[in-house]
Amino acid sequence: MDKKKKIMAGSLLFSGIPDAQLDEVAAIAVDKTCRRGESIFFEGDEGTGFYMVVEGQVKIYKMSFDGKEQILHIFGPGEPFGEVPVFHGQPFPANAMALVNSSLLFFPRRQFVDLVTANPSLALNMLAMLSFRLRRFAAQIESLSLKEVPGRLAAYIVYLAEEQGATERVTLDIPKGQLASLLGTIPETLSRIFARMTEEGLIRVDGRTILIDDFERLREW
Amino acid sequence: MDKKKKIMAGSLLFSGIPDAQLDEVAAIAVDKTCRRGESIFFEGDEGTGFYMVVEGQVKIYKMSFDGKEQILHIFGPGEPFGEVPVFHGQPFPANAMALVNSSLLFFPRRQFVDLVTANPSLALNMLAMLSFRLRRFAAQIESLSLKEVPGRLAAYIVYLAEEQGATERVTLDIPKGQLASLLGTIPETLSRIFARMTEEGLIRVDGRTILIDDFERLREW
DNA sequence: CCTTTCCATTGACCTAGGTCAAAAATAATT
DNA sequence: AATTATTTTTGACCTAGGTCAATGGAAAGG
Repeated sequence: MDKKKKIMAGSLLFSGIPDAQLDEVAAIAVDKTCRRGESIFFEGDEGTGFYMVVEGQVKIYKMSFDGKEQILHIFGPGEPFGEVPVFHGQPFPANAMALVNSSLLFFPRRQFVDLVTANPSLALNMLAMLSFRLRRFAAQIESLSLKEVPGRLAAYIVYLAEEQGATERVTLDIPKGQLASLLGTIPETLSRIFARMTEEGLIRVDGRTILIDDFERLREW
Repeated sequence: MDKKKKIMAGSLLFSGIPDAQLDEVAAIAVDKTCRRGESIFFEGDEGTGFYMVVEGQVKIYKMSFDGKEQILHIFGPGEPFGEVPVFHGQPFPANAMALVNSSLLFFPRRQFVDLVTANPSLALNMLAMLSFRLRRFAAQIESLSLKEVPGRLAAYIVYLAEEQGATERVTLDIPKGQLASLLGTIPETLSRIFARMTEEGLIRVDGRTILIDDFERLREW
């Protein structure tokens, strides 16, 4: 697959960009692959550019001094990540690691900023991208601070259901341990809550498949 | 004070913008004042534009169904807020309220987007602004999820100390109840932690003044 | 197929911090 | 100053959920 194809495939960042400029974007993009568990960058690293997931899955996460992890985002195909240092000129604020073998594109900072400067629709797309992130972060903070773990899990299942267009059955796209970290808890607690929700007739869990028995009650949580 | 002066005063968003364009920005800005406790917008409202604090203090916050509040940001002079819907075209993700009598500028969406489109440095400044926000949100999520309340308070005091350029004595810029909400806790807990930190010889608290007795230990938390 | 490793679940226990209630202190208003 | 309203502090209590430890399953590598 050539870079231009990778760039266009399902990426909101480059949607509506004139074809000529897509060529310029493709010209500065650098292919990169990484295997499951491989680190892409660390918090504090200098940000020389940002990435986009072409195929695979990448987590952005923070670690506490005593080793607990909090996942900030999980990005899939078409989603860019690591843009913050590009525009703010500071080191990466978090770590990035591939959850599965992944294929990425890397965009060098300097050259990308030049493209953004010359191309208003690219700038607006990037502004929309960052705005969307801010919205998601706000929801995550609300979730962590104002909801208890069952509420956060319920919200996540509802989110998955909407994303997968099904109110009957959803599939977890990440291991349960990672889900715990995304929800700001630990695997033991998550496991207990899955069990409790099952007892209460809300869901049934089989591996990574969740059968939703009472979507409404889940949504109202 | 004329609008152009208000726009320039200490605002990172408009720094380095050619004078001619500042006039254009000033031309679309609308003056607005609001008194202490007044709501500026609510979560779910359509975003017809964004604001900048000229004077005063504004909080951006979320409410839980049972009335608990989580503050996301507190913005002071020179800081813009409410930009997310401008670029993402969705309703406001949170509520905004003036903490004290405040003077604001309002920038209508459509017209501001036109300016951004025509002016690359304005676009880059806005990108830097949003990037900075993302960084702060990441820190807040880390704080909520990976630190306990004393650690969050310590981090906040250190942050204030840096902002105020003093390691001996800082002044809280908000009431303690609001600080509790910013740190994701409640006034009772915050009060107890202030008391404990005082017992342990870290700080002394007198109203909104905090004397720092052991800056290093506070920082290492 | 077997072994090793990783992941998920379950139980016993404990603590950070939230809830409820009341007093004390500070600020705002008449 | 006196009154009212708002913040802050303190005490008694309780629970969500984290820690530690052990076991059961599933997946990966030989």
